[in-house]
Amino acid sequence: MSKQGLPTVDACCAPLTREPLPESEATELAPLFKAIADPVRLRLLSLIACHEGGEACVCDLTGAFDLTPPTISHHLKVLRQAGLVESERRGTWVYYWLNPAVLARMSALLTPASKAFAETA
Amino acid sequence: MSKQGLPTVDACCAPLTREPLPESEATELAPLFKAIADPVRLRLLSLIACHEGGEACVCDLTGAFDLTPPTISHHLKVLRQAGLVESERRGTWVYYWLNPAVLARMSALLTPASKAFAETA
DNA sequence: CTCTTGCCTAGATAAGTGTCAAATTAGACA
DNA sequence: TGTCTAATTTGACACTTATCTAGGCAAGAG
Repeated sequence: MSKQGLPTVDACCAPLTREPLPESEATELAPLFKAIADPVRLRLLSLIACHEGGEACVCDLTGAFDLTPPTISHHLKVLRQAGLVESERRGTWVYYWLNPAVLARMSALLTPASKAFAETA
Repeated sequence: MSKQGLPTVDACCAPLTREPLPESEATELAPLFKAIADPVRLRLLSLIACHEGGEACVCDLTGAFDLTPPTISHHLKVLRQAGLVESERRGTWVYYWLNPAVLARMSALLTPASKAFAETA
């Protein structure tokens, strides 16, 4: 269940500010940011990452929100389909963990050019 | 026109993977990612950043898309309201430039913890 | 087998989003 | 003043999304 067409992470990591982003790459990257463009999903990612062993089962996550289990399940599915997390069933529980390479790619894309960054920081 | 309640960039930069993201911070950060969660807006950001002098007028941008000027204007407004870009009118033209501090904050948030990152990279 | 628990899927609904055409504002210039 | 160009605002539309309730499947306990 943890495998369902993860996006390829081949085109890699030239910051936005270095050269104009090609349309194809923008089309590929936008869904990644859309996946984390929600407070619940941002917190889910963080909760999973910070949980013991770098993974968490759904029952570890639902308690942190005022939302029904199906809604949490929905958000986890969005994260999984974007390739940001992977999951596996172990007995009764389903565990989720981060795919750090995808996060790294997103982070690198947003790295401001050193020149522009120096102007304000 | 370039000033309309830019979000405060006070809470800063602890990566998602370091400690559980507080709800308040998630609520503040999600709109930033939502603003760039669109292929057109990603390319707009990149085009602005890479343009001569780090700024571009709207007429420099519209040609890169198969979209009408009002649509480009709409996307620029979304970026401006999120605080990712600022703008100023100079005579006939309106110029846009990046706010690199906001981009830096977003990038830092997504920086994978070194341990988790080493496992895959 | 039956019951319970953990998680997911399906369907419905209200709210949000991307796009365009039409109308509007702002500045430059004759 | 009048007209042209640049950019935005408004209003409408189709499409997407976040959430819930109801129901279903899988695994373990009895």
